[in-house]
Formats: sequence, structure tokens, C-alpha cells
Amino acid sequence: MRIVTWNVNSLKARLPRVTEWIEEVRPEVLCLQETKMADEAFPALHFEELGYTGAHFGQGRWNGVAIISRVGLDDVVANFADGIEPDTEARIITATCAGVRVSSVYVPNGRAVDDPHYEYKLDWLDRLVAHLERDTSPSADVVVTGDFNIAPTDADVFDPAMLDGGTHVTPAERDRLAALADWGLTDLFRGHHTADGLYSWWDYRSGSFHKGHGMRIDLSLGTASVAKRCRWSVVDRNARKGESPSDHAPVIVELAD
DNA sequence: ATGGTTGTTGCACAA
Repeated sequence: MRIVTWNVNSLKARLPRVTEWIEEVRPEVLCLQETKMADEAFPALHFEELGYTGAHFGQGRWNGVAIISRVGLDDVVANFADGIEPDTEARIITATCAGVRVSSVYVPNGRAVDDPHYEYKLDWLDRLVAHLERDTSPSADVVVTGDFNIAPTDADVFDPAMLDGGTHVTPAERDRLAALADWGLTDLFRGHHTADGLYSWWDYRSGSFHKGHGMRIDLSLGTASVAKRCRWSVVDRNARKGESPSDHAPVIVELAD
């Protein structure tokens, strides 16, 4: 069972590429972020024609997350299930696919450490733990996958300037990843790769992809039972090439049945 | 160099 995360940067603009990729790879579960569309615009029938069931949580112009699956899609929860006031932005959707509780997350970018959006990012990550606590259990098969907008370690970043006061690499952000680890979630990709220079996002500007200037910010986190089943993980860099790509590549994990 | 590029119910703003 392969579970994929892909920030598509507009599902409308990316639908031809996404369709082509699905037909080639046929993943069991595909989690999307930054669909940038309202629920009414989500092309559910299109995915059904490809053999997938889809669930989407969107708001229109910004954000938007989805899960599409060809191994079942049950108990869908849009937004946080932490029982307090709903988050105003569409950044998390959760469903059970073939016994795995899967969340597709689009963590706030943060913009700059002195921007209010950075505090929103940290609060959002605190709420993610509260959500998991309410929605499921560390002893269950759980995968939280998506664009975390955090590089877990310095080995996951090209730009040294980013390490000096930039977002995505601050101790406070990494503390939130540590809190998720304390809850029971480990970085499945790092269970199979130790090298640096392995990224999932490259800025559109300045020929960053061509120069190898990127960050690994698209993560798949799994509970212990999932980590034990994880056979491999890979970034499909080919999907970042060619005409009209997203600035993110898909990241795949395969779990043994 | 506060640079560069892409997307959107765009003409500014988020990434």
C-alpha cells in the first residue's frame, strides 16, 4: 500500500499533471495540499473515473486539502477534531483508508518569525497534537502526511541563509515536530535515507530546482506499527520537471500489507 | 541585490 503526499499548488492548474501521474503510478492513497478550490469545484467524478474515491476540504482561493483513495475512504473528518472552535482555514482532512488513519495536512507557512502568521503556525501544530489525541491513538495505524513547512534537520535544507533566523528551521518549529514524535509519530522517509540533499520542494525562482536548491518539508509521519510496515520511501523528482510543474514533488511511502 | 516565479473569483498577496 503506497501513500503519497503532494502539494499541487492549485489542483485546477495541476489537474492534467496530477491525472497523468496517477495513471502512471496508481498509488493506493494520494493526499493533496493547496488545492486552492472550493468543495463544489473538486473534480470528484474525474477521480472516480480513474478508480478513486475522493474527499476534499477547501475554502476557495487559498489552502485546501484532499485525500483520494482506491482502497476505501471512511470516517472522513474535515478540519480539526479537537472539539474547540474550528480553524478558519482549510488545512487538514482525515480519513481511514484500508485500516490506516490518514491525515492530509497543509501546515501554515509562517511567512517570517516576526509575523503573526508564525504564531498561527505554532498554534496550529499544537492543535494538530490535540486533534490526534481526540481522533485516534498512537497504538493505531496512523499516517500524518503533507506539507509541514518545516525542515526537520539542517540536512533537509540547502540554503544556509535559511538557517539564520528564517522560518521552517527554527527551534520552536522543530519542537513541534518533537511533540509529534513524543505522541508517537516518526519521519518515515528518514527511516530509509540518511543522505542530505534530498528535497521535496524547490522555489520556482532563480532556477532553484536545476541548481539543487531545495528543502525537504513534505513529510510522512507514522506511528510505530506503521513505521514497522514501511518498506521504502521516495521523492518523485521527475514530477518537478517539465511543463507547468508544482513547486513540490510527490513523496511516496510504501507499507507492507 | 530584500532580487527571482507561479497561482488566484488576481490587478495584491501568498508562497
